Formats: sequence, structure tokens, C-alpha cells
Amino acid sequence: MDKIPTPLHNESQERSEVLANILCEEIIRGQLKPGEKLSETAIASRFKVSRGPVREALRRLSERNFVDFVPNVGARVASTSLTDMLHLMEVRESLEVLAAELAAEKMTAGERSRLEKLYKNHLSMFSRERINPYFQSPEDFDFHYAIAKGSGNPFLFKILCEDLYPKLLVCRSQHQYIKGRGTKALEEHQLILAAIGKQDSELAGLYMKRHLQSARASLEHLIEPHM
Amino acid sequence: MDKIPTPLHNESQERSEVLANILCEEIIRGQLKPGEKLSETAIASRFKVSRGPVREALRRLSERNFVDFVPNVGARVASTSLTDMLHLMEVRESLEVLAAELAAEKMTAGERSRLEKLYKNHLSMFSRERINPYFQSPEDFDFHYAIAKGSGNPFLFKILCEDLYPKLLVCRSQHQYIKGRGTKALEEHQLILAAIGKQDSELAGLYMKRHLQSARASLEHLIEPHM
DNA sequence: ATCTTGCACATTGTCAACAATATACTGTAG
DNA sequence: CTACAGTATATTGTTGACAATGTGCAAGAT
Repeated sequence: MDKIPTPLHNESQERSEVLANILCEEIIRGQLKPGEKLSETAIASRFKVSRGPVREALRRLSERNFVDFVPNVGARVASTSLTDMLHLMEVRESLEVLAAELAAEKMTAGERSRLEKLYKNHLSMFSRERINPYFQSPEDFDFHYAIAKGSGNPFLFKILCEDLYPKLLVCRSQHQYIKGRGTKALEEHQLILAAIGKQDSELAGLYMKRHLQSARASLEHLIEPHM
Repeated sequence: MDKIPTPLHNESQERSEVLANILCEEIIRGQLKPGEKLSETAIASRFKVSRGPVREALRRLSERNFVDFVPNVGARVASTSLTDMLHLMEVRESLEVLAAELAAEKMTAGERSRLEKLYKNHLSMFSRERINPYFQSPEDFDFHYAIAKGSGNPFLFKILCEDLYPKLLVCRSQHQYIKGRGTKALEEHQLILAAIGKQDSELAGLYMKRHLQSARASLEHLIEPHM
């Protein structure tokens, strides 16, 4: 017999997980503003659930640093500064160089061809609508996801894709940071792709380093004037 | 009026946090075996609290990957293989090189002298009781903590000190992995310390890389035979 | 003998009421 | 008018009961 799925009820997952995902999404999309109070009762009544699942969801988000949590006071949407973003990029750079090196060593032929297909899709997409800023678009992240996965290191993957990238997305939405490093980023991807194709680990790492360094540099330029 | 603090009640923190810390500690110490079931009711009655705080504590631990959690089934102590440990060391290496480089650039004179004092304590301690394996002892981690802190990058610090190190401790306890790389590790620390003292970022990174590579190598030797 | 089927049990998920703590307000003293 | 104290309110923390789901056992069919 078919189930009739309602937004929150009747799902196979537990409510607290669904809630955490929804709230996380809303924080990333900027619908929940940084510093905004996350009242348990308010959220509970909004989603028509009791406070129990809400509390568990908020605990999870706090563990992942999407909300600041103060005992007996409550949870607020974590606000991330541009300096935070710079720190994140610093860590990201170091980890993605490792990911690129490992990917060059360990990716299977199938994974490599899929990465190439991904790149070609992005290329044709970008040539059609060149206004669209490529850097840090969902497609840009796709490319980096694939490499993180290809590293074969599940911890590396988790830190990059489940911690760092979402956090960067939050930063971006909180600062309307939409950089149009389109063509340049694509060219850099091509170099990385080629190095991985040749299974040249050092080269892949080097190009990845340059790729992210230039991204970080353009971010630093954005910060300097404000100081 | 003075409060009479009972183990769990009357603390300033909330119970779920205290519980999470206790359970985390027990997992690290190996008192809770990998794969062991963590029944909510059992834990609740053991600590004389209701299941609510226990659930929240387990959610937190699951978010930090100390327990595997399956909805509607429950939580179990996460079991980590030696391969996991190798993956962790891979990530650690990359991040600590960054930390050492940043520490060399950014540590204040005060922080540097404190690091040196730390090292000298370890040195004298080790010369007294040289049986004690230094590598991965609490003291060894102290040194790395200080460098992670000195990097000035809070995210880097969090990943290293709150995610990676605890996870490594779990691995160690689950495999009785106690390596006695004592003198060698201390010598390596001295090189790192000197480089940081000279504020030579590249050199500090290089020595840190070698330090962790040799640690990882000795771990790999441990794994090979089992394959 | 082995595989299903159904029931009983145990465990987890959710809820609503109660207790403890923090916040906001109001009135008073300086 | 400002600063402080005390109280009222709102929010969070905890609890025990109830509902939903998963697990294991036992009886019967193949």
C-alpha cells in the first residue's frame, strides 16, 4: 500500500534529522539571518511537532557549528565573518591539495572519465550562458566533491563535503559574496583534471593549490578595504 | 549558600553535555567496546536521569562520529579500523603541516616561550622515566595542541583538537596501539620547536611533515602484516 | 529439516506537563 | 533622570507516559 508522504510526518527518517536538514538549508540559503534567535517553541509550532525533536535538531546543528548554543539561553544562527571565511579557505586549501594528490593516485578509470564528463558539461554550460559566475556555483562544488570522493579517504571527504563546503556556503550567503571568476576557474579545473588523468599526483596537488590560492587571494582583496 | 555538587546534577552545564563528555571519555578509554550497544534506557537508569538528555547526548556523539546511529534501532559505539586510523593520519599530516607553518608565522613571543617550556618539561620527564612511550602520550598531544592553537585559525584548531585527536585516541585504545617512538619523537619535536622559534614557516612545516610521516610509516608497518 | 508467518516483547520516537533558569518590566530610591 | 531591586513573564531543561517501530521466538507449513 502506498504511503501518502506529508512534509514532515510519515518519512522513514526521524523528525529531528529532517528538521536539522531543513534548518541547515534555510541557514545556508540565508532565510535565517545570522544571530537570529531559534526559539524551540516557535520552531516546534511552525513544523507542528513537539519540542523534543526540535531540541535534538538544534543540538546537531550546534555540533556542526551552524548555530551558537548557550545553555539555558538558547540557540542562535551562527554568524560567520569574512575572517572566518578566510580561515576556512586556509584549511580547505591544505585539504584539497591532499585530496587532489590522492585522487590522482587512486581514482579508478571510471571515476576519472566521470570527472572529465562533469568538466565538459560545465564547459558547455558556461559557454552558453557566460554571465553566470562559475566559481562557487553548485557546479563548481560538484567538481570539488568528485575529487574529494575520489581521494578514497572517507574522513577527508566528510570534513570537506559535510563541514567545510556547507560552512563556506553559509559565509557566501551571509555576505552576498558572489565572485565571477568564471573562465579562470574553469581553466584551472582543466589543468587539475589533466594532471589527475595522467595520474600525476604532485602536479594535481600543485594545480589545486594554485586554484585555491587565487580564490583565496580574490577573497583577501575583498577584505582589505574594510580594515 | 554553597551548593553540594552531585556527579551529574547541580552542574552549571546541561546534563546532555555532561553525559556526552562522560560517554565520550569512556569510549576513548576503551571502557565501552566498539560495536557495543548503547541502550537509552540502560544509560538513563545508570545515570539516574530520564531518556531525554541521554538521547541528546547520543545525537551529539553521533554527529561527532563516536557512535554509529541507526534510526529506530539505536546507537552503537563506532568501531574504527587500522585503515581508518591511517586515513586519519593522512588528514592530520596535511593539517598539522599547515598548523606548524601558521604557528611559525603568527605565534607571539609569549606563546613561543610557553611551547619551549612545554618541550623542556617533556624532555626532563622522559629522561627520568624512559620506559614511558612518549609518542601519542597525553604529553605528546600537548605539544601538538599548543601548535594547533598557535596557528591562530580556530577552524583548524577545532578539526585537529576536537575531531581528529579524540578519534585517534579511540583508534589507539581499540587496537592497544602504543608505540614507543619516544626519543625519536622528542628529537623531532625539538626541530619543529627550533623552526618555530626562528619563525621559519617553511622549515617548521617540513619538520612537522617528517615527524608525522615517520609516525604514519610505523603505523603502516603495523598494518601490512595483517593484509 | 528449513523456511515462513504471526505474535509478544523490547527499544526507540514523540508528546505534553512540570521544574528551573534567564529575561523584561515596573516601581522605587537616590 | 538614572540605577537598582523585585517581580512577572517567557524560554529552556527535564521528566514520565504513550505511540510507533524493530527484534526474536515459536508454531506451523512445505
